[in-house]
Amino acid sequence: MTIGEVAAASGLPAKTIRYYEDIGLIRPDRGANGYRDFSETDARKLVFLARARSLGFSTEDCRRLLSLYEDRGRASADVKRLARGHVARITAKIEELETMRAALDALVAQCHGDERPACPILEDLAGADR
Amino acid sequence: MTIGEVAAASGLPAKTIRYYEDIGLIRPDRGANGYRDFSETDARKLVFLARARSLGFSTEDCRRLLSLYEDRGRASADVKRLARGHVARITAKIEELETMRAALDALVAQCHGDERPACPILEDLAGADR
DNA sequence: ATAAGGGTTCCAGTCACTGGAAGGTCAAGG
DNA sequence: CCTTGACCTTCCAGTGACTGGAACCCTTAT
Repeated sequence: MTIGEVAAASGLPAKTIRYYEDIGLIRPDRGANGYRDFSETDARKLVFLARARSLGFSTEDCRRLLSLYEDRGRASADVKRLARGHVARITAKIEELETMRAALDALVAQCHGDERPACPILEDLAGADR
Repeated sequence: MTIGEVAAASGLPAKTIRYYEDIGLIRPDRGANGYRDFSETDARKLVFLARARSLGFSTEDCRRLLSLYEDRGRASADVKRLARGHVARITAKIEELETMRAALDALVAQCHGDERPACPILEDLAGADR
């Protein structure tokens, strides 16, 4: 398969697939003309990567997940631990964003939003109270 | 004030303050020895920036917020619109992360997490069902 | 004289791509 | 045979918001 074909099959841009080769996530063969030649296995790995990335795993996590995927003797505990760590990071990020949103919502609610200059949002940013 | 003093006063690392000068958010004077010399106004701007960044505003948003802050004839509506847009981006991000977390939680719950290789997480990533 | 603890600049790296330039390859149509 | 267009190739640079480090200067105290 050419890069265009695996791109269509995996939903990943060709640029991204080349990048994944650069960082060693995949190692497609090369044809006589220098074109990359993707096997079915490569195509499956790319689908795997696309899904893992869409779940927010870092590329380093993807590397570990791929090697677990290919390791027939793996322990599912290792996969689970990795996924749990990722969930924890996502949860922390969500909490951080919710804290921001709560503060912003409160400020937005206080702001008249008219043509006058008085603005509780700017006053907060300037450190009026804290 | 020296950079170390405004860093302590604002809570921002000196490196970050130099970076903010690089991108034109602040323009401190220079002393005879070449050292930056921060005015009270600069110090106030840095506090403002630290707070705005902690609320997740981008540096470009910060630039706009600073110019509104300094514009005595501003309309609070402009500030509010900017803040609302930011809240919308945060909300979208939270939803994206919640979607990921829900999918991951479901997978983690299904995984035995023992020393056997069978793993619903990897099966999902490989595209078992979808 | 020197050492410590500021300050300065500039360069490189982070993460995961993305855009663009310059050029090679291939199949189809005139 | 030539061209056109759609592919493919490599390499370089940029994104955002810093952060680390090297190499060097300034000030004060010992």
